Amino acid sequence: MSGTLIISEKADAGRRIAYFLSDGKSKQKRSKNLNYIEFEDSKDGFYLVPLSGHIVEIDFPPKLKDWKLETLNTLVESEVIHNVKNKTAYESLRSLSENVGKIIIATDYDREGELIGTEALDIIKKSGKFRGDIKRAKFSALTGKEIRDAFSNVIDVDYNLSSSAEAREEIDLYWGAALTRFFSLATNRLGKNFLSIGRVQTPTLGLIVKREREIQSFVPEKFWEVKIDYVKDDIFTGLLKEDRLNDQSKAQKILDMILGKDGKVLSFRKEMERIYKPSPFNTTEFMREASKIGVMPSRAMKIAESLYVRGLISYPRTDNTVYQRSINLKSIVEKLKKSFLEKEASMVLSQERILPSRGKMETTDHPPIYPTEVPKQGMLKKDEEKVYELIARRFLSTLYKEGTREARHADIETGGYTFETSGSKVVDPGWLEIYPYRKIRDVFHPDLEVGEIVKAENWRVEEGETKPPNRYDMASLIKQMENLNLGTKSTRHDIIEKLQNRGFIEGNPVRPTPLGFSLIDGIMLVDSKISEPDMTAELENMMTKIASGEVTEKSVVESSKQMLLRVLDELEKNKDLIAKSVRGALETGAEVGKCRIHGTPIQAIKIKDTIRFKCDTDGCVDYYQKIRGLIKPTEENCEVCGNIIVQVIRRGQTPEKICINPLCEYNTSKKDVGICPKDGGHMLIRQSRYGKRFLGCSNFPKCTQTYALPQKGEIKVVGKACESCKAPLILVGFGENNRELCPNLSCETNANRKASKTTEKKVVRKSASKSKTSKTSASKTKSRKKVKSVG
DNA sequence: GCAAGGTC
Repeated sequence: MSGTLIISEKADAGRRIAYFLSDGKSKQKRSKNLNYIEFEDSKDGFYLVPLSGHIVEIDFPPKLKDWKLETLNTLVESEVIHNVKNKTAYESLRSLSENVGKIIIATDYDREGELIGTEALDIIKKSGKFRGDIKRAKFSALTGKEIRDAFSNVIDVDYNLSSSAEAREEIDLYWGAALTRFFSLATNRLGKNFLSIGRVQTPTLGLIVKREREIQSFVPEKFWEVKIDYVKDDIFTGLLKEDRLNDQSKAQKILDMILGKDGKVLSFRKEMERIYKPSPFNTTEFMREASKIGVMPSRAMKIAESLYVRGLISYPRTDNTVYQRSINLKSIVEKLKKSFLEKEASMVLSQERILPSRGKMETTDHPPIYPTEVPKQGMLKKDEEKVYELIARRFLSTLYKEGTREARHADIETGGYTFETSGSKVVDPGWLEIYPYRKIRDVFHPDLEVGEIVKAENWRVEEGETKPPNRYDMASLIKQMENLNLGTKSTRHDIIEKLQNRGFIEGNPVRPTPLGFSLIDGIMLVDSKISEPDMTAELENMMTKIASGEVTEKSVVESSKQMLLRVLDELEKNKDLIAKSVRGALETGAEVGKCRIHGTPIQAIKIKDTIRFKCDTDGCVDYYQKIRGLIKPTEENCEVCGNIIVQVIRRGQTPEKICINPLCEYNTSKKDVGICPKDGGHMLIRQSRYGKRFLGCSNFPKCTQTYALPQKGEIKVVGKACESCKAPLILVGFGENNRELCPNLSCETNANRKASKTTEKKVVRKSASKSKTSKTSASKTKSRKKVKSVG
């Protein structure tokens, strides 16, 4: 049998492939159940079936449709089934594959594309009527040259690559479905109120919750700045060249010294700076810029998709920020010349050479987003117009010239102190003229000469305050998700929309709702990676290994299921507690201190093994911590986050001080004593079920490395591993009186310990003076605070 | 009524 069947990922790509391979002589065939394109070359007939992404969807067998706690383990242990969701593609593949001797997979050249291709092959193989060659075409752009090259140099299908995508698919479903069902059932939130958990959505919610907690527990610090207005032609302002002052009286003293005195120029420099033009749009950058002009990511993507299917812009889902050489940029500018951007397009064309900017990311799947056609008058709605204009202006500005500005800086001495001044002026706006979404303000600064005396006025001290971190807005949240590799260019906006629709987050900038807060708190009550971005990072690692053939898909999915079963077991044990925590059960507790913002009492409410710390003012502090022990107030505030410090008293153990904020570094830095020698995780101080403290690996249940700890004395971090067995060393004792030891009881250093007690003491003294690890975390937090001047 | 990933 001759004849070839080509399979494309989407209609648009299919049309272009058929067009180029047939020199424009292809025919679209469509009937009730079939959809394909037919064409011929000199010797063969071709059929092309365009897909629409995945043809099948995985699901659980129908008998597991009901949500029940008792069947969760069965759910995890069962095999998934595949449901066809694109019936037309299914029928077209089965019927056309009967008549051909060769199949060429021409889906997008990436992991999901490979899986989509093998889904099609599975369908064909199951029909049992195809016995021929199967090949893969690899192209990086939908241009004539790329496509023809790809089809004359076909390669083999990469089954390892598609297996890696399949593992992702299954792991996401097992974890997502099992945990979603568990949390919904445990809290009795069913029907449309269900609580969803997922590898991407939950860590994203976690980011938002964490940020909100940082804001809640932020303690502003005052600082003072000394400023002078200098006058030459106009006013320009000098700032005291010294670290910002934390001491008002010192600022006042400096002010006394300079008051009424003019300035003398110590140095002056003037330089031209380039204003770099922006890089071509990828999906993330496009959504960020759109949200700055008031079109939120989901809406921006919907509009972009609609512009794309109408042929006005290129494919909107792309990571690429470099125009391929094959794109005829100039011809597009010429099209734009006949649009409302006539002036801007002419500016671009008037250049001797058009040199496009390049972004950091260069991928082969799709081009960056750019306009491909000019819309007819009245064709677009208002928002669509706005988005199209953004894309078109961005495109033109990447082809125009860079801007330049002149920057001036001076050091000016007044009353024995040096003040810094600076200003800048745009000399040539360049691309800024085409791209009005970016504005650069001029700041006046005159020309000066060294030794020149400048008149001064308005000597003053301005008070400022450190600011908490900003909430995420749509733009920065999408960017952060991209940084952490959470989701893909095509899914990030959907995930955010899900979190909104399910009532976990609200507003822009985004805040967690009480439900969002308590869901994350509930999840954190049990050790699992599900609320952390690490889960994705680990999955990515495993996928890479599957793709390279190092491990099998089956083994990865199997071990992930085993881990999930252990997590479910742990969840089951804590079911009531989680239910209460998530539902925000109201119980009365004991006051442990006063809120430093509202002055209202903060209560410690005991719910089984968990303590809820809640401020009486609603919407303020509300933390959950798993603590087995008694809570005593201390009247101290946390040196890191300013919240209340309480004492935990456990039977047989030295009391421990903790910050009521579970995420505070005050707690986490003390708990983390070093690196696990087994798998590189963190060895954390934990409490066993029987009330004993011990060291356990943060990767539990995957890693079961533990060490026993002495129950008496404070435990401090040494920051070094044992030379003999690599376990992290710890410092145990009371105050200054402590000793360094290896927690590994079977380590050879412990065998000698009793014998050489005297030498050991000497070692201890030295390391004790070095052990300031817990302090550094506090100062780190401070330096992270943003400084913003007032006025 | 579950996830995340394709695409429309």
